[in-house]
Amino acid sequence: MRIDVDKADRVTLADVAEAAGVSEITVSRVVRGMANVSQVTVSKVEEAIARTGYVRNRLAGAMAGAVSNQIAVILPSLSNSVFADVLDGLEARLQSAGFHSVLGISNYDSEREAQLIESLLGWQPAGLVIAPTLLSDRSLRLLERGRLPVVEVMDIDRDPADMVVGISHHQAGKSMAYYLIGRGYRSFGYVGHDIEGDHRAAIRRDGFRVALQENGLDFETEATADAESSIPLGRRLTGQILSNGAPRLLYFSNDDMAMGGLFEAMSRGLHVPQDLAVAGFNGLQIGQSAPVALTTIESHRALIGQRAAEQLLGRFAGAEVERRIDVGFTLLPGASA
Amino acid sequence: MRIDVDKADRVTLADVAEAAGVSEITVSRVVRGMANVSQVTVSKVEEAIARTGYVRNRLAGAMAGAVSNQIAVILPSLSNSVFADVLDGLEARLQSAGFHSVLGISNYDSEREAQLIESLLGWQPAGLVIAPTLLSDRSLRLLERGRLPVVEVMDIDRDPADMVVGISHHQAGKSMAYYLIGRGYRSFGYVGHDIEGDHRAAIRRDGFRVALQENGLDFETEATADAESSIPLGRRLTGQILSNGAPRLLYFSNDDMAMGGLFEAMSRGLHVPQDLAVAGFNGLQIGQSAPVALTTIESHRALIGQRAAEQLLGRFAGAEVERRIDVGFTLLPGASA
DNA sequence: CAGATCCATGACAGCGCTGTCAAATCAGCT
DNA sequence: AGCTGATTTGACAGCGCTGTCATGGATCTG
Repeated sequence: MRIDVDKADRVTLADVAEAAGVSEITVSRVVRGMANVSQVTVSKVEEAIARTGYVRNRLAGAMAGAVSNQIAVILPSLSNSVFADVLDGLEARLQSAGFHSVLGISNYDSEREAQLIESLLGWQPAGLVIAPTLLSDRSLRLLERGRLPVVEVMDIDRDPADMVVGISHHQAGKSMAYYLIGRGYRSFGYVGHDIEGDHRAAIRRDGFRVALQENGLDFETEATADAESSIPLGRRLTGQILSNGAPRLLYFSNDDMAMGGLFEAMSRGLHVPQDLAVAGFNGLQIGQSAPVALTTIESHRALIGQRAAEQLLGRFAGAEVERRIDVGFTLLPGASA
Repeated sequence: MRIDVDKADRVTLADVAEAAGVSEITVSRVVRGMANVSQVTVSKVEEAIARTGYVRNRLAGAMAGAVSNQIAVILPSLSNSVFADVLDGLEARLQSAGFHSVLGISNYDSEREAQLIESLLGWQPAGLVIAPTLLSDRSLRLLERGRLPVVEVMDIDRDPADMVVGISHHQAGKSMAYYLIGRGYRSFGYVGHDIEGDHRAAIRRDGFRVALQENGLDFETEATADAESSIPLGRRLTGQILSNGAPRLLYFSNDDMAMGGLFEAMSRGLHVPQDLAVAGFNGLQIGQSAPVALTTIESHRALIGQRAAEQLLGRFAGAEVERRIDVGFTLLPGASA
């Protein structure tokens, strides 16, 4: 039954070839836009393609030896807009070069991540982009065996298996602390989300603390919760801290959390930054458009995606590319701290 | 050269079969978890797989007749968190059933959309999910010829080619208007983003207006811009309107725009909703956590993705599924209107 | 214990395409 | 005309896997 349907309906190269009165391989060349076909033949074939309604079968193409135009992409989450931004930048660049991404979401689970790598590798993609959660040994082995270009994205604080594009979250944490100390702040608290899953947030916090300690300071309070970052969580934890004599400034694990802090302060009639100063990380649009613009660090997420794509494209073109790309971050001095 | 590398490195079913002392097809059965293999053989094969480091080649598998586990997904944009949410819900459900999505971003461009459909169809996916921009005739023809389950998502105001999951944006617009009229508002303005690209926003506005007209009312002012929706754009347009005697309530094309309105009002020291009332659409977290919670409509985006996935899975299982699924929306009465 | 039934395993062909190499055609020149 | 080199076209094999059908052995039945 199934076979019948397929046979009857699926238009193959052979069908087009017959319709155009040429050989299969010639049709294949036309379809792939190769140069060594005469104009006359090209138009004959194109006409036949239109007439038969042929749709190229990349499965067979990729199998027969031509490389795939699929790129495997593994991200920890999509509900966090940060990764959506990376994906956006990546897609834009890949798509214009004729590639597609095949997506996997690891949910910050390193076991799941390994499964995804294996499963996606099974499609013989041309490359892999991953925002690693933890990269188990099994994952690393898969990547090495894969013999395909791999770009790790987000943080460059570790050594990559192949290539890496991102920023140093340690430096980002430190920079923010230096800036705030320079502004005269001496009393700090930290508000964070699930540090287990989001190791990059942990690195920022540690960097921030290192800078504080260089100046004989430390966090006076810390409020964290074992949950994904969100505005409500930011509000809740801030409320918690405010109930028992808050520090002068709160450093948040990211902008979502910081917006929660900002909102909580507003709701309580506190003035930001006079009564409570607030700093975040990511440079989300929302923070920059708030009535009190958020002091934060722009992490250039779309650019990271774009650069990751370019690394891959460079490799495909046979170019020698850098192993480590630091896209840098930008401190955005807002009115909140 | 390339061939050599491949030959040397790529582990195939045949290699595993030899290592395990069984036939290829038996290994294939083990890999696919089929029941009709003895326990003894299974362990022998599994051991051989581990030893050789075999990674399944789905390309060849899909080609040989087994169905693909790839689902093509086409969305207009990812920078708009709405579609990221849909994708998130979709992925979650698909992934747990062993499917992957292959992504395409149309940028609200109907020509690009058609190209993407063709290109993605070339991978012989098991199904297609699309948040249509406009679906040109060419696109529709491709979908029909595809003979694969297709789910259109987001709005159910049109007739689907195959299946559709979403809500009625016309009803959403109307419902909000009824609610606000019921609350006593009689003076309305509209603030919107690019209506050309985002036809769903246009449908909501029209629905809203229909309800107004039923009550002998209409928008007193409209401010729109030919740009993607964003918080800054919402602020800017709101500012524009406020400069020349604003209406009592502003209906925004979505929550991003509405947040911009909220922020602009706050910045100007206006009280919401006393001085200016604000209503949006989507039910984004940000709006619900704001100091003045946004009156809006929750559009259950993740649920739409999830249901779309379930439609596909149902079809694959051979079940008879509904052609049209209305996931419904929820009016969230906030403090902003 | 013969015959029927079931289970585990294997042989074989072929999915639709492209890389490789060879053949045919054409143009340009002496 | 006869030759060379470039251009255009084609034949063929094979990518790695799975559907189909066949086989051999174990188990069951009366």
